[in-house]
Amino acid sequence: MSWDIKGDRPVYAQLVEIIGQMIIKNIFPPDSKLPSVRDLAASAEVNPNTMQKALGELEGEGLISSIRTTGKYVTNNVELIAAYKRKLAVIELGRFIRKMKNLDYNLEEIKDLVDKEVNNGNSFRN
Amino acid sequence: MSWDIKGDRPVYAQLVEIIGQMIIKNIFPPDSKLPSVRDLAASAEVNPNTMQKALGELEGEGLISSIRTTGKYVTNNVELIAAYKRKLAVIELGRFIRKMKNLDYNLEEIKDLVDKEVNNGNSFRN
DNA sequence: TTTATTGTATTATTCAACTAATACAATAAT
DNA sequence: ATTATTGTATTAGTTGAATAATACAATAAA
Repeated sequence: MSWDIKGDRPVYAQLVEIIGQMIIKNIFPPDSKLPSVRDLAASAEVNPNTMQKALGELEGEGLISSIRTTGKYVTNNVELIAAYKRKLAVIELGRFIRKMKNLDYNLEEIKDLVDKEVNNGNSFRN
Repeated sequence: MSWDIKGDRPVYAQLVEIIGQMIIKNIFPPDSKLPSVRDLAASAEVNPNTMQKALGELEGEGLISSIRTTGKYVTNNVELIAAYKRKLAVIELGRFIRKMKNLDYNLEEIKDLVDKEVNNGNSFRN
């Protein structure tokens, strides 16, 4: 996982997304200690305040907790992490279907497009 | 089709999307004359410059052409419109799959989620 | 006890992008 | 010829995010 910050959206929002994915993928496992805000900021090459803002949002979701002078920790509540993953997936799926309907595709056509992508798609991996 | 402008993305970008959809859906049919920039702007309740910027982008795509002092017209090239629709669909599909993979879903799981949504989904319409 | 490291808070500044107001240009309509 | 309507251009203002600098607070580590 690398910090691939684009210029098309707020940096802090992208950090929320990336770190959330890191937790979902167990790159930062449940109950583990995160690097310090300053270290994470240096690693991502962003201002510490920006990183702090992103981590604050994830704390608001309950995925992270802070212990002052000690550090920040990933929640040990694996079900909460799983629920977060599902929540994001539902949002993405809904957004995708809405966009496709706006492009005048019906549900059957959407399903066929996805099936086609999954079958003949250039996916050696997965 | 209504002008449902949100605050989360640039207004002009949303206008490009909406007007593009209107052309794809033949609300603005091929070869038809569009309302004036000022009328469209009033209808969408945006600044004329913002509407002008959006229409300029669609003109860059070739979907619209301008005749000075006369107005703007949808292209008569229906294949170009169809290609535009396909292009946007491919982008959306790619974006969706990428996001889902980032959330640690594999292609099979993605397909299953879409199928499930299409079958039992709350879609009386379509 | 002292020092270093942690999270947190505050304030100001910069910068880019979007929006807005207005003026200009060209020509169809009358 | 005049007027109204069209697209276009220019300039200014507004807004929000990101950065920056700094300070504070708490405690683990030495």
